[in-house]
Amino acid sequence: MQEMEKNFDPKQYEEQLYAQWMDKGYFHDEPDANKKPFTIVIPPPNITAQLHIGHALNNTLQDILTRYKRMEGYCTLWLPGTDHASIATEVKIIEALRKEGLTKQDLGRDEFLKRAWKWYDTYGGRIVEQLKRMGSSCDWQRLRFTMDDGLSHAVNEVFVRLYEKGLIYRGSRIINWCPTCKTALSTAEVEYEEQASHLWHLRYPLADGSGYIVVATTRPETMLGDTAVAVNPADERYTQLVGKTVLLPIMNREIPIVADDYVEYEFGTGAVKITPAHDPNDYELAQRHNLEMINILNGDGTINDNGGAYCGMTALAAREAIVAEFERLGLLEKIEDYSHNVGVCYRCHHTVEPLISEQWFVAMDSLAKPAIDVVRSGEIKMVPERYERTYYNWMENIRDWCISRQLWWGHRIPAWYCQDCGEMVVARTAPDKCPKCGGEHLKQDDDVLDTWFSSALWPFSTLGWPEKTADLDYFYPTNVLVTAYDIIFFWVARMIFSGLEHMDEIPFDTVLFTGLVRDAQGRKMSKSLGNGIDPIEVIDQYGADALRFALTVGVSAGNDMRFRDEKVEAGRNFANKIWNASRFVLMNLGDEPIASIADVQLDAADRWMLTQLKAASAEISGNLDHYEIGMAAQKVYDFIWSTFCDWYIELAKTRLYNGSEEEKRAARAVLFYTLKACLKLMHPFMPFVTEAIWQHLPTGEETIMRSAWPDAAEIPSFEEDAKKMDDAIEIIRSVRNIRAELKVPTSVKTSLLMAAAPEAAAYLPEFERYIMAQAGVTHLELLPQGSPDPHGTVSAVCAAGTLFLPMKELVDIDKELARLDKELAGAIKDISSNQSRLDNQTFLSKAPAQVVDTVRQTLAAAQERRALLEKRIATLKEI
RNA sequence: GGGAGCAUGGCUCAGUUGGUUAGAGCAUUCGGCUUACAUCCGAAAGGUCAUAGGUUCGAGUCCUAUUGUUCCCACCA
Repeated sequence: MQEMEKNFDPKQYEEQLYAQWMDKGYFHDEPDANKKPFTIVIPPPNITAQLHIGHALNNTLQDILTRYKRMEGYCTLWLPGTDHASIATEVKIIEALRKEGLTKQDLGRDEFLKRAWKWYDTYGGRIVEQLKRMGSSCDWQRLRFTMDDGLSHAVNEVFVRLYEKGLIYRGSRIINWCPTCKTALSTAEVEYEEQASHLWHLRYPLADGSGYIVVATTRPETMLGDTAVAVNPADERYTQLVGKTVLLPIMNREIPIVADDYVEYEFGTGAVKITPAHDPNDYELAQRHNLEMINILNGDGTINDNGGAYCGMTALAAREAIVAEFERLGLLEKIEDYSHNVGVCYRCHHTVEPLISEQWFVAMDSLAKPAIDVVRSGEIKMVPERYERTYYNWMENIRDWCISRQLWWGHRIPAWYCQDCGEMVVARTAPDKCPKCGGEHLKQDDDVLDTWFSSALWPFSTLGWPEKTADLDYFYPTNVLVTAYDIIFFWVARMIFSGLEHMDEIPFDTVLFTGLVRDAQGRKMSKSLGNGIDPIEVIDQYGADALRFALTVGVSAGNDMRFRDEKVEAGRNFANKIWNASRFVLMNLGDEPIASIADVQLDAADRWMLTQLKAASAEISGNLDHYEIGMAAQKVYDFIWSTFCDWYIELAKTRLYNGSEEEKRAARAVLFYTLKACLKLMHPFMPFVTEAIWQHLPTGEETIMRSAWPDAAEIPSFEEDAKKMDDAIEIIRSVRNIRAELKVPTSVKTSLLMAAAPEAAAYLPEFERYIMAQAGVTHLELLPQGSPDPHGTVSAVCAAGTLFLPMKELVDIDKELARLDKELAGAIKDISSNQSRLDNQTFLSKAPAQVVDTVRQTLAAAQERRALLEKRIATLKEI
C-alpha cells in the first residue's frame, strides 16, 4: 500500500479508479430476485454537442441516488444513453455543411445520414467520456441510443399500434412551420419572444365603392391570403357592413365581411383581416364561416404563386413592398408602434409561420386522461410538488401532437404509399406489394418522427420492449426520473402517457426536478453570452468530487442555483479535509490489528462520537430517502468536518499520544470505525476521494462502492454519556472564548477552577485531560461545594457549573465587567421570554407536556445563570 | 390575461411535518506554521427572516393583501 500524499490530487486517482470500477463490473447488476431493484434511466443527452454544467448537476444527482441505493443493497441499474435529437442535430449538421459550401440537398438523403451517424460516433462517444469523468456509475453494458435497432423497432411498433387504434392519424391542419428548418413543429417546440414591431392599419375598400373598412395587422404580407374581414356582431360601428364585401387591394379579390364573436372590438380598429391558411384563429373562424383558405407561403418562407407579383419574395421583403404599395394607393391609414409575442423555432430561433399542411398527429385526449390520473392519485410524485400543477395545466389543455417532421435524421415514418393506386400502408416492416392493387411500387413516407416520439418510450424501449425481456420485467417501472423542469412537457408528460399506454404501468414513481444552473451573476448560461461553464474544465482544475460538491451541497430541488468558483473550492477543500483526516487515522492505527468497537473500553469521547454518528447516519439516510439531497450533502459536510475532524480527532489525540495501550486501542477502534462510516456516507457525493482513501485503508474490502451503507440501527449510542461530553465541550469553548477575548496568547497556559454542580463534579475529572488539551489549561481544580468565588479570576457560566480562570494580572477588570453585563442581559432576556410563556395559561394547557417541560428547564437554567452572573459581577466589583 | 417561484446577516444560499437562543460557505475582524490538513486551526462581529394584517399557546415556516423580482403558460389580429 503506497503512502498517502499530503494533499489529495484528483488527477492522480480519478481516471485510474474509474477504470478499476469498470473492470470489476461494479456498475453492472443482473436481475436478482432476492434483491429489490432500483432503476434510473438517464435523460439521454442530445448528441448535438458536449455536456454542459446542467447535465453535470443532473447526472450527479442520479449518481448520488444510484450509489446510495447500491450500497443499501438494492439491485441497481442506472441506464445511460443518448438521444439522436432529430431537429437539433440536423440543424448542426446543416451548419457544418454550410461552412463547406454545401446544402443537405447537395448531399442527398443517404450521404446526409452517413454524416449524421458520424456525428453520433463523435459526439455520442464524447458524451459518454464526459459522463465517466464525472464519476457516473452508469451501467455501460446497457448503453442505449434512440436510433439503435432495438429502439427503432420499439418506435415502429408504437406507431403501428397507435395507428391501428386510431390514435395516430394523418391530416391537413394548421401547424407551426419553421421556414429555416423547413419542417413542421409541435406546439411545444415553439417559443415566444417579445418583439418590437408595428401595427399597420390598412384600408380595404368596399366593393360597392361606398368607402372602406380599416383593418389592423401585425403581418401585412399575409393580406395576400386574406379571404374575409371579420367584425364583432355586437359592434355597432360595423353592423351595416356585415354581409357586404370588400375588394382586397393588390389581389383584387372580392371577400366578405363576416361577424364573429372572436373579434374583440377594443383592439385595433375592431375589424380583423382573416388569413385562414396562416393564423390558427383565422383558421378556426374560416371553418365556422366556410371561407376559402389560400396558402401563400413556400416551405422556405417565401411567397408562392398565390402571392401574384410578390411570388418569390421572402415574407419580410413582401411585407415592406406591400406596405409601400398600400401607401402608394393611399390605403395606408397609419402605422403604430406595437410590441407583441412572436413565435420562434426552439432550435434555430427564427420566426415560425403558421400554415396549413398535411402532417401526422397523435390524438391526445384518451392518452392524456390516465396520465393525469396517476399524478392526481399520487402514484407518481413530483418533487417539488408544485410542478404537478404545471403538469396538469398542460395535460388538461393538451392538443393533438404533430409528430411528423420534414427532416432526414430520425425515425422514418413507417407508412408507404402505393405509386400505382395511391393506397397508404402503415406497417412494422416495408411491405413488398400494395395490399389493395398488388402494385410493387411502394414509396415510404419521406418524413421522420418528432425526436420526442422516441424519447417518450425511453423507460421501456431501453429495457427491450416490445420483447418481454428479463430486464424489462425486473427493472420496469423505474424509480426516479431526474430532470430539469424545462422539459416537463416535451418529455416527462409524454413518458407518462406512453408508459401507461404501452406497458400499462407508470414509467417511474418519482420525478425529481432540478433547477437551472446559472452563472455567478444569476444569468442563464447561453452561447451568445459566452458564460457557459464546461464541467470538464472544472474537473480538470478542481476534480470531479469538488464539482459534484458544488452542485449539490445546500441546493434544493427545482430551484435554480448559481455556479460559483468559491463553492467548487470549498468542495476541493472538503475532499482534502477527509483525505487528511484519513491520513491522520492511518498514521495512528499502530501495528496491532484494529479492534472492534465492541471489544474495547470506550471512553466518554468515544461514546459521544458514536452517538453523533448514529444520529447523523439516520438523518442523512432520511434526507436521501426524501430526495433532500442538498441537505444530506450539507450534513455529511458538517458532520465530517466539525464533529469528526474538529472535535473527535482532536480529542482522540490525547489518548493516542499519551494514553495507555488499552486506551490507544479504544481510540484507534473508534477512529477507524467512524472514519469508515464517514467515507461511506460521503461516497455517493464524492466517489473518487472516498474510494482512493478506502483503498489505502486496511478495510479488507476492495471497494467502497459495493460496501454496506451505514445502518444507524447498528451503531451504538450513549445518550447520557454524550450529554456529559457536550458539557465538557461547552467548558472548552468557554475557556477558549475567554482567552480569545482577553487576548491571552496560546502559549500562556492557565489553571482552571470550577464550581461544579454535584453531578458534574462527579464526572468532570474524567474529562480533565480533554479540557486541558483543548483549552490550554494546566489542570482542573474542582472547588468544594459552597466555597466563595475565587478572587482575581475571570469566569463563565456553563451547564456544568461556573468556571474561573485565575488570570487577574492579564485581565482588564472593566472589560470583564462589560462582558459579564452583556452575558447577564442575555440571561435576563431568556428568563423573561420563557417566563412569559409559562405565565400563559393557554400555553400550559394546550402545548405538549414535553414542550412545556423544556421551557421550564430553560427558564431554570437561565435563572441560575443570572444568579451566578450577578454574584460574579458583585465580587469583581470588589476587586 | 392566467399560473408559479423567489425575497433570510456584506455576498451566495440552507432551514423537513409551525416548537428552546434562525444555520452554513465566502467575505470581515482578532489570535495561531499546535508532529492529518494554512486547501488549515481557535475566537468574534454581523440578521425587525420584503411590507401590512391574520390564524395559533407559539410563525422564517400556515392564511390574506401589498411591493419588488424571475419564470412558465395563453389564439387579441
